[in-house]
Amino acid sequence: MQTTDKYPFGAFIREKRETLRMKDRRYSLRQVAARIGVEPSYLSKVERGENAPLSEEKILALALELEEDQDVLLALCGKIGKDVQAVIRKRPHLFAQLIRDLKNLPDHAVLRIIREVRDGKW
Amino acid sequence: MQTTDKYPFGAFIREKRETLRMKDRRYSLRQVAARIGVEPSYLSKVERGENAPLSEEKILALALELEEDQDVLLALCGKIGKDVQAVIRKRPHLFAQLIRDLKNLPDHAVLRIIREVRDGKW
DNA sequence: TATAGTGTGTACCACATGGTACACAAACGG
DNA sequence: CCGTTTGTGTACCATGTGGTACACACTATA
Repeated sequence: MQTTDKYPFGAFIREKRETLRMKDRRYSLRQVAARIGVEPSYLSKVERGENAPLSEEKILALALELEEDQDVLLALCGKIGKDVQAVIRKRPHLFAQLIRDLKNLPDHAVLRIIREVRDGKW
Repeated sequence: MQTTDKYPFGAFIREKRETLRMKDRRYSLRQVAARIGVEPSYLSKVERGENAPLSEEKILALALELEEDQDVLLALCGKIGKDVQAVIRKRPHLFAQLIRDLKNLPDHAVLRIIREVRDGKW
């Protein structure tokens, strides 16, 4: 499962990269590939959606390059950050239950929980 | 990453299986293997922690067999249920933030959130 | 008009995942 | 005592993951 087929990961990052490139020619495929540490031909396959999976490490680096949200890019690749996974695996039943219960809750309600947790209300 | 090395998955299920077997001889390794749909030799390797990964499907079946919590057994194998993953991937930033914020919250506080969500307080 | 940089095609690779198939010796049950 | 059942050892396999290496043709640029 490489892409969440709602929006192909490859097309998404290609578009973003080319947008950035209009202002700054350092955003060529080759140069970005070099900065995130893969071969240009491989990033090319990634951007064309040719079932070329990127490791979490490279995806995070790419998110920094393209100024995109790391969790969103990971999700577009069908992945979830290892740090988040670790949190869940430490208390699997608790978190699995919570997440299933939050499945259909609207964004604003989840955001309210986040705010209250941060405010130390718990 | 096959086991969360805090408690080896293999040893855990072997112990549970042998406990069940004292009351009911249908819990031999071979018969359990047959019921969850793997070869006995493979389940043997699993139980001895020989880096023999089980698919999510088999882990869930095994949890039913052994009357163990599915999320816990998955976690012991370093995995997270696909249903839970799907929930996160649909709103990656939102849920990643929430989970990171809940990382150090004690169980009872998380349970309180779960209860309030279920009560429709949100 | 050289030359540097660009995206892509092709070939190849190592390791992980998730198993099957079968033989074998020991133990167990009737 | 004999057949069945048991756990395990060994060999093998397909597919997925996450890439590298290099040649090629086009394009921009100086």
